[in-house]
Amino acid sequence: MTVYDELVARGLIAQVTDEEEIKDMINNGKAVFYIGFDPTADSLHVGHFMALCLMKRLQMAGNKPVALIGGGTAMIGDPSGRTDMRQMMTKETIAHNVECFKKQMSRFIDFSDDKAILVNNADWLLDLNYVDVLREVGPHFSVNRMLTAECYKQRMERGLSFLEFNYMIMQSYDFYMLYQKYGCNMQFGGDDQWSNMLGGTELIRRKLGKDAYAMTINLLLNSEGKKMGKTQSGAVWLDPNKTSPFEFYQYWRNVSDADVLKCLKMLTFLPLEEINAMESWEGSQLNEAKNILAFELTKLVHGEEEAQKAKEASLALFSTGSAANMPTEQITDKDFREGQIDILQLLVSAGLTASRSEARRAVEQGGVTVNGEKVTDIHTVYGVDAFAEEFVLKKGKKKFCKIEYK
RNA sequence: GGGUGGUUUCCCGAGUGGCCAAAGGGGACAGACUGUAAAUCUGCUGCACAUUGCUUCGGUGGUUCGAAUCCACCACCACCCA
Repeated sequence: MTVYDELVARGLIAQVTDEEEIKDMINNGKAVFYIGFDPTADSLHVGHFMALCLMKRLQMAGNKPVALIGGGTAMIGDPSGRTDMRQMMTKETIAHNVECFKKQMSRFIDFSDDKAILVNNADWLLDLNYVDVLREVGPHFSVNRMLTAECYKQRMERGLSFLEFNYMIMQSYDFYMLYQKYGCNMQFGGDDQWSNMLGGTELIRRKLGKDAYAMTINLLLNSEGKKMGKTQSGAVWLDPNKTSPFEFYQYWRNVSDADVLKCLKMLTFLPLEEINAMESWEGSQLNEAKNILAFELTKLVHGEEEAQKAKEASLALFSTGSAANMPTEQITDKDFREGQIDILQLLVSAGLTASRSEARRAVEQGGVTVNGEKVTDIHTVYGVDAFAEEFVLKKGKKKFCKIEYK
């Protein structure tokens, strides 16, 4: 199976500018392609991960990836798919995020021996002269056309600042630059980037009279049409300090039935035959597919050892009960008052609840367990000696941790 | 620059002087049922030394015994006119 066919079979491809041409190029390793990542946070998330996987797949097929970090475009803020205006980020924040991105990316993509290139568009965007740029690329953009672009539509009702309106031009300029500097002839990205990407191919055609191509991959949506990789407390991060391997594992272990196969296809490198064989699985059998999904992804992102630990911790919680790889929280003398700590403070100190009020509700509603025994009295207190032995605190069905006293 | 409308708790949104920690919905959380799924039902959803106290309704100041509600100024947003 060719790379292109595999991408199609995995449900990754959303839109392409010229299917035949793109197919030929990527199947035969002739593409120099770029994917842009705006450093809007200090860690990559699942959406970026998909793009990185795509890079890897194409790199394995002999194509050359250019990873573009948008240190310059992040100064503008992409309005695509947003209903509200982005908060402007300070230059310091952006610089910090760029560094974080670089570190994380090099774990996924091999940049050695010129097998891939890492660039930052701040290097060329920041020194541009306003009037020069206007004269150079301005004539090639029709405001009328831009306004009808899908990515601005939502914003036409709620307001779009001139700053953000320029984002498409900056991204187009990137493509134009990369084409000239590295012979980069393709741009890939999430489907929400389609109009921005077309801006680039158009600019290259008009300025250089050359063809460049664009291809988007489907956004990872769940069966309800919402973006996956988000939790109530924000994105699912790839940085283990922001989303622990255990939480990461649990996120995927908990996807709904309807989404498991799609996730396996789009996010893992498991052979398609293997995934297709799971199509016939039903009911609780799907839990096995979820285990596989969670393990594979955790392995890809955090390494095999961490994946194994996360898996064991999950087993411990939901089946066996061994506390070996359980998440651990430490409490110190500061948490104690007169040698004692009450159940509410314990929940807060362990980070299982945000406040004593929340902890109180959890206890009152019967959601708190210590070493398997339900705690019913909010006034329950523990002395220091209680922590000499194993102490497992659990709130609800899925949140738990081992408490250690230091 | 001028005019009009708006800014409420995680989100949407009610509230136009005391009965307001603030209706209703969504989401989140907890319980039941289950398969760590979905659907459904119940509870719950500012904080705390918890039948009470404290802090919230864009910001600051004022009127009043009492302000989310009235007044002044400021900030931001939307629409219309220029």
